[in-house]
Amino acid sequence: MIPTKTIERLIILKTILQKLLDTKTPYVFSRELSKLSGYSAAQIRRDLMSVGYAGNPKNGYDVSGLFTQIEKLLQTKTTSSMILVGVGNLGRAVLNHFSRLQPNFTIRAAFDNDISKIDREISGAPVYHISQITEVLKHETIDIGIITVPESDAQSIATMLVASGIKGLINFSSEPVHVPEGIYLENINISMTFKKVAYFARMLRQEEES
Amino acid sequence: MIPTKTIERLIILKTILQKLLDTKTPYVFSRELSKLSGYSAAQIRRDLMSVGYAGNPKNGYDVSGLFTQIEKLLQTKTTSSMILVGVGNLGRAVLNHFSRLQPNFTIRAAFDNDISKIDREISGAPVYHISQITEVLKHETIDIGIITVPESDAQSIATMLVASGIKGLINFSSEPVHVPEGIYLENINISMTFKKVAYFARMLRQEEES
DNA sequence: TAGATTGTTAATCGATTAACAATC
DNA sequence: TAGATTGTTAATCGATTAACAATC
Repeated sequence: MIPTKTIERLIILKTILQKLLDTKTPYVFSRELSKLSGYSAAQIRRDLMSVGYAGNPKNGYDVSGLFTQIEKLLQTKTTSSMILVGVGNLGRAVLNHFSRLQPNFTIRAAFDNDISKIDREISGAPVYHISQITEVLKHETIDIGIITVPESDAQSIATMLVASGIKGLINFSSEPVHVPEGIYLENINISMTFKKVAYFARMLRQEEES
Repeated sequence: MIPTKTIERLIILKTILQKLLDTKTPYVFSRELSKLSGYSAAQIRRDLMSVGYAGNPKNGYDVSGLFTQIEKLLQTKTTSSMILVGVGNLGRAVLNHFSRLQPNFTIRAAFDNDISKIDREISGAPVYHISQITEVLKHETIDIGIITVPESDAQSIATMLVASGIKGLINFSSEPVHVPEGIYLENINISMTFKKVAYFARMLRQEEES
């Protein structure tokens, strides 16, 4: 199993290689990739070991070949189907983002507990009541669940989604969610992030002033 | 300097202690905090060493006292002033979120390069043209800069904000941004996160099927 | 007192970096 | 060939966990 951190970097490196492809750069050294990405050259070479694509000491890496191999590993061409729970501000921003910009991600359905929001379409996705989650998911195989509820019921929704067979979850709520082994969960706690940045910004200002 | 990971956990623990305060729970053991947070009890005790608030073997930790001490450490009562660059969907969602829910964060100004968006107020923040960033920041001390531009100019904006004296940055764009020492930067790359979750969800499904 | 938990140090684990023989 | 870079192993660094004497 390739570590999470390596996958993260490979995703970024792939976008960098895409730019190099656009400018018709045929070869690239790990040192150049380091400059472009901010990762160390040693780390890039180590990450590329997981990809199984060899460069050579003369030219470095073949941009096109490496790109293709990373794409194969990440399977970025495969479409992921998703559902979203919580059609508030953030939920709508996410829906909107994906309906426009992300060809390989499709949102199949959205859910909300506000009855006035259901039976509509938002950014191309039908909106159902939260009580219908299990019912709707019976008929479809969904890869990823997105939780954008405002508060407090994130865990119960996560539990439902896991029970329905979803293997990947992204939780944008401020309540950290826990899932059993065998489920990949990403907690994006924006409130926590802001508090963290506020803390370190203060520390750094104080450091500078002294 | 307290490590980032510890600060993250203290922020979460503080919200858990808040709930315990609400239910008038006077004392709590590290084992109970572990159950509530998902962190190990050993890790919680280690984190609390940084806080400098001692529990005791008989009752555990005094909820109210520990809460107050963490609040003091994190300075969560101090208001942070922020500016936001890029008034698109995500930018508006963030503005909206903070104007409603976060009393200790105020957005002082927003910036966009679309002229039709300027000279208005969005969620209580005046919107200026991007070219005015340096000018506006001359008159105000801003703690945190939020970058929600759609693409490609995130780095140049980050560089401007750093030059204006901002010490904390949150970059929501899909372009990773680099800053010098002495600046705290959080890259929240939502596109990357979705690709990562898609990858691991696929891996986990394949594992299960075999 | 006996039993459980704390605060803290030592051991372990995992990830990053340094080093270098093999290679072009 | 000489010089630079690769792929990979060893060394280092940092964070988490285990262990346990001190404590209530």
